[in-house]
Amino acid sequence: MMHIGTARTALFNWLYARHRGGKFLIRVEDTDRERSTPEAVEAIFEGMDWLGLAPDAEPIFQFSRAERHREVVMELLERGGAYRCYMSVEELAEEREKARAEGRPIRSPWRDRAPPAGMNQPFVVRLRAPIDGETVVNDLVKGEVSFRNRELDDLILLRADGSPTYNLAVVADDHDMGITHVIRGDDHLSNTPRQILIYQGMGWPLPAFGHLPMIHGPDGAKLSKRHGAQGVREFADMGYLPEAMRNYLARLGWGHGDDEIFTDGQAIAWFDIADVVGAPARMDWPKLNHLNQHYIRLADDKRLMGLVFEVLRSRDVHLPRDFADRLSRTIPLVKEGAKTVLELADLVMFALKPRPIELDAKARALFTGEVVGRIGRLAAALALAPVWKPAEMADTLKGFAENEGGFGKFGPALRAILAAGAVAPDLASALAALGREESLGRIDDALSQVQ
RNA sequence: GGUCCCUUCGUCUAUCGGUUAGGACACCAGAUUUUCAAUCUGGGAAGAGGGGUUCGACUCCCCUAGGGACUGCCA
Repeated sequence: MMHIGTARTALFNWLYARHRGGKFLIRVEDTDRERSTPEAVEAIFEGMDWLGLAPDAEPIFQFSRAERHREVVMELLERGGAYRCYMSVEELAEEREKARAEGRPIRSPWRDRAPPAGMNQPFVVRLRAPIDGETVVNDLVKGEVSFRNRELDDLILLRADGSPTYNLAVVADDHDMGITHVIRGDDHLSNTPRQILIYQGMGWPLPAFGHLPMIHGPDGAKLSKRHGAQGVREFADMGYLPEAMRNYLARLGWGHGDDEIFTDGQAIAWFDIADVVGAPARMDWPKLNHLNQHYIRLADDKRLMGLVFEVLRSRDVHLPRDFADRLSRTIPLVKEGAKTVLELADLVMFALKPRPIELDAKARALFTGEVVGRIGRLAAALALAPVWKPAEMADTLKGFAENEGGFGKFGPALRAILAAGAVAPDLASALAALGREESLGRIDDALSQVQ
């Protein structure tokens, strides 16, 4: 799964790279073999692809560079910037407990001790972090953040099994890949000084760092399943458009004056890390809906047809043979009111109902003798209508309503007929969407049931 | 416990020492009306608390409170 916070981080990186004319690179940090399954990796690519964030080079898999990472550790060892620590797991646990009680970081006794006599003892390699002074992170978002080195522990670079850890791998990869800007989640801010120490130990130049705040649920707590969604895939399934998602996510933690709705081009032109807000943001579904509605209106009808078709298929809706025609006539007439593609699918249902339509008891109750007469006269009037388009239908209905004493005299009944148990748009649009034959046919169906 | 980050309407944000603190979403009211929407008009709504600095603080500094991250041989 690709978390929504990850998606925004990716978006900001993408926007910034485009803004600066730089490159947007993807690296899969898969050093944890347990967690990074092929499915998990695929989900990330899928999410990026759906969001429309294409990298400028082939993705790099961190695990494949393990040999290089070990090489870096060896060099650091030679330079004296790291040391072998022979603490057992039990000893470590004990030290951790003690350190926490004393409110200090973990210390290894092997930092200043010669290796043990027996050469076969397992060990990890730890960074030899300085004790004095402080390490300053000049963060693009948070500003200058300084840490006293004595508060930093000697983090593990190489595990006992010889595999590199995340913090080491990240630094080595960022350096080798020529990364100039590290823009990542807030949760890495306290790792940064330790990573800087690795850069310094290797004599490597520092990239610029920028730490983005997290995205919380509407209640301010960490975003989780109970908030509706946390993965990009789920947003797609809920009927959100990727361009709406980009616009929404861009506004979460970043702003450009009063601009709310903007194109990718504008976002790229305006985006600057310096303008990113330092505080965490909450997920706001109504606002996402609003943006999505806007982008659905803008969306190409053919594309919406495809999306709606997928939804209908997943719902096992029975589709008439000419469903494509029906969809293409209906979608443009109802898409104004849809906040998601799922809603759009709901709004289109009335046009797919099979004939003969059936009126339920509530609908039948609308057909008093008078109403039956009016619907009959309306059918005759409609049969003469030359053009079945919303504006013309509206005129016809309006003229009819004037003669018959208002819409209230036949509107509800006509609605029941055209909607056939689903939700339908305004009557003129419904008639236009259904077309002459279907509309008149449904009226016949109805009249034969109430007479 | 320790270190670090964060705090403007309900929400996302604008403001970069001097504004009637602006916009958007949401909400409320009205208009429209053939259901539900959509649309249009109008409205209410904010600087966490306390100290400083300053002629003047939302804005700079300190403290407190609240929220969060890290504190893994996870990433």
